[in-house]
Amino acid sequence: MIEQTYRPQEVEAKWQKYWEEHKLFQSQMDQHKKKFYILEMFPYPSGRLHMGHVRNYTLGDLINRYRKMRGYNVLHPIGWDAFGLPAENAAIKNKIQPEQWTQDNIKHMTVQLKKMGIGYDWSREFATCDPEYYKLNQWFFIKLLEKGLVYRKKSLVNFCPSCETVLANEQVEQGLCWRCEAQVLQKELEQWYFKITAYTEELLSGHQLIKGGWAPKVLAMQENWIGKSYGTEIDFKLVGSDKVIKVFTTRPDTLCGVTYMVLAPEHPFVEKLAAGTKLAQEVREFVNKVKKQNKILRTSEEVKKEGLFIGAYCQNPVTGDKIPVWIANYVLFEYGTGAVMAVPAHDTRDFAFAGEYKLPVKEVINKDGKSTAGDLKEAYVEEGLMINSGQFNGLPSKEGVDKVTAFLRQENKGKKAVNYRFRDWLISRQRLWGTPIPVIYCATCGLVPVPQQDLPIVLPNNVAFTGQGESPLSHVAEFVNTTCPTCKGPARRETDTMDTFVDSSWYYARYCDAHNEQLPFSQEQADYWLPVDQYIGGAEHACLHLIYARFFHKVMRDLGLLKGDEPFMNLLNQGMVTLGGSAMSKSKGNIVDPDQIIEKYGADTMRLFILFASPPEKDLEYSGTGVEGAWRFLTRVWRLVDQEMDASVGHTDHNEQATRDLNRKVHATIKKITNDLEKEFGFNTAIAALMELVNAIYDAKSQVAIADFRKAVETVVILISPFTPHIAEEMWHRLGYRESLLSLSWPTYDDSAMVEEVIEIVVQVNGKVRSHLAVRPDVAAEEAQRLAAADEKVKARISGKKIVKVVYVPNKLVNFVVA
RNA sequence: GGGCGAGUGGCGGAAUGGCAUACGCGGCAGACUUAAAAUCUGCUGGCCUUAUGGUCUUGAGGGUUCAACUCCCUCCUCGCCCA
Repeated sequence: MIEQTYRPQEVEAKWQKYWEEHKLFQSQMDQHKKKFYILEMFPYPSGRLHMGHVRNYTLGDLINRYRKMRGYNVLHPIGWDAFGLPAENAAIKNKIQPEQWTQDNIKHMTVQLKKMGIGYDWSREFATCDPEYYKLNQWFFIKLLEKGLVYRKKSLVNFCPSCETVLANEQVEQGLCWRCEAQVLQKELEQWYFKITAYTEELLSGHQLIKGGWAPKVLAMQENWIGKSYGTEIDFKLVGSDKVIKVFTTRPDTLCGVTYMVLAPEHPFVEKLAAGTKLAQEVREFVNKVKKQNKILRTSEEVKKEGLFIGAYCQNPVTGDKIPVWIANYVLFEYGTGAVMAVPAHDTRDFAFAGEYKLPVKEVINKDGKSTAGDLKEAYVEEGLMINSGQFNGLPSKEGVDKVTAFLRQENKGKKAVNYRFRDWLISRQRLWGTPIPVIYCATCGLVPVPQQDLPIVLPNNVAFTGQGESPLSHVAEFVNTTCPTCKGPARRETDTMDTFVDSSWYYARYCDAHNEQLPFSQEQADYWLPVDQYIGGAEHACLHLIYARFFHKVMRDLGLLKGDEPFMNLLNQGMVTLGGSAMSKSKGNIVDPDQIIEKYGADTMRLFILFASPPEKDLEYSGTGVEGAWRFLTRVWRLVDQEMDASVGHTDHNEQATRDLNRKVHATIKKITNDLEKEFGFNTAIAALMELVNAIYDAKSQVAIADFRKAVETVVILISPFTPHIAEEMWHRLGYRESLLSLSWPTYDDSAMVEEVIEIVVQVNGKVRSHLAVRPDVAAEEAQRLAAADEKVKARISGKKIVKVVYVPNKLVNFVVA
């Protein structure tokens, strides 16, 4: 008996080497072949792969190999999102340069990825910390500066005291830093911005182009984030001044109910209005206090509102009433115009604030349109009829919105307006390990962009890290001191670096032409490979990377670098890998190390487990017994091949029926798996179908001829190959074939081979299953009904009763409806 | 408060409006073995019952339909996003 134990370590090393030597995953542009670009979000080289990476890359490789077998020219690249703060922290902690730390990690993780057998085109690999790459970030920065899409502005910005740097709005979650979860503070600083808001409308309308391929959830997140709202902009003239306070509101119908005005403490008017008054000191102290508060808490309905009258008044543009101007913590400068017309009768937060400070409440909308004397217990926020609103009395509030706006328009005191929550992208960071911003400050010439031929501005080596203070680069004299490109006089370099999300905003396009020395990529390559056909990564990037990359794609289009409006046509958001119901994390101590699984069972088992345990979008609970199950299945398939090699086993009592049944199952399985891989991401069900086929082969083994058995086993080996490629290649080899499975075409199925000789029809009485009939396919309706009615079990249920109706679904069921 | 998604055996999960619980895990029983592991075979939603059969069951309650996990309405719970 020829038997050979399945030794995954040997098998996997052998085939990984084979794929690499034969360059099976290196892609070349070929205009005669249809391309398919599959991409997983590239990793940050943190040191080790975790199960989240494993899931991400396993999904990508499955699609990669499947598409290859479908005849596509597949691009499946990999690289490193290599700039970022952990490298600096490691530098401070371990006295190792960020560069060294990063390269060491990349080396280690490369080995891990290769051990997983992921088929990447390594010839296109790059790290974003390579000067060849970040030179192009600088190239883009200058291009954007020329186009007016980069600007410098002093304003209140988010500052993470723990990371010691400013953050973009997208990087503040619930008032905390997205990376370290420290409380984010507000600081007034001059910073660099990308004018992403120039593309706001296109970012919204672009959803029409991708909505079939992206989860509705992610699109909704982006829409929420952009926060477009239609409303009215209203001017409130300040009493004793020409100045007006501009307010954005979605409820102009409540305008006559305004009893006070609230400015955000950060509003530029505040200081001016209070200056010189006896309130000045008090106002300044209040503003400083609020600036330290957490933005989410400040605006939350549960938290106590704090405010202060600043001694000024403005005028209601409709009633002419004199309205006191306050400042309060619940108004944010970033939202709308940073000023709110307070209508306590019809807004929950205004109502709470008015109660707190004994401000008047004026009801201007209610259900029946009649004035009420009673005190309101809570704000009435619904629609209704307008009251106490002069000429607008009696109007439904919904109509009032337009009528009041039209009136303001006519009076030149307001207009229809659209407001967005979305703000420009703050891209400067006071950190070392990022792309230096290519700008020079000259006492004579002012701000001078670095000429393209002088790029890259390279990061200096051996920078001292203290972890304190401003940009580490500002302490490096050789870096800072330079000459002005224009006047050749002494000048200083910008010492801030770019947000690392700039790096990841266009890396997918760089892969098309990864080693182009002049340009980010050639148009020819980009036109062939882009857009990405399938992108895979976590949904947590919805309002970060995914929105930035969509912006950048449109910018690259407008720079004439590529065609097309969207970078990622289809997006698969894989779920988390959990243990004990929560995400794996060091702090929770619930980490599973992929290396250990590979060591014990091999990469194929790990991949199979990951793909089988849960559909890709859902969270996946790690299970040791689940891994055992995957292993058991693979050894079961392995033994089938072993038995095929051994002519002495079984195959004695050939049975035609069993042969036809097995053949039918083979074709049905090809069809099922092809549909699962093609139509949706039904990877777990595809594996279930494979398991059914393997079970069927075991059952039929002793009843079918060797040739039929072999045919079935070979089909299993081919079908399983995108899931567990190493063992598949080895089995294929053992079956006597000498070419790689990757050069094979995906099997086709024959519908005629699937035709059943006998089918089962369900017989129901009043919708409940009572019996089954075995009949020929496409049996006549009358005959099916006759047979069904003659069935003993059915007869007992329908005899003596009146048959109201008979429903017949061909080849499926008969339902007798009896009274 | 608004938006989106989810809720199915002991567990992970499967089901174009047509046999709910495929496939796997776990469990039980048996075979092989000196024994164990591995492997193989059978059973495995609840309740009543003799293996037959009956009956109930997809978060809860209504509705549409000959027929609802699936479509519609109300509600509950959980997750995420925006407030």
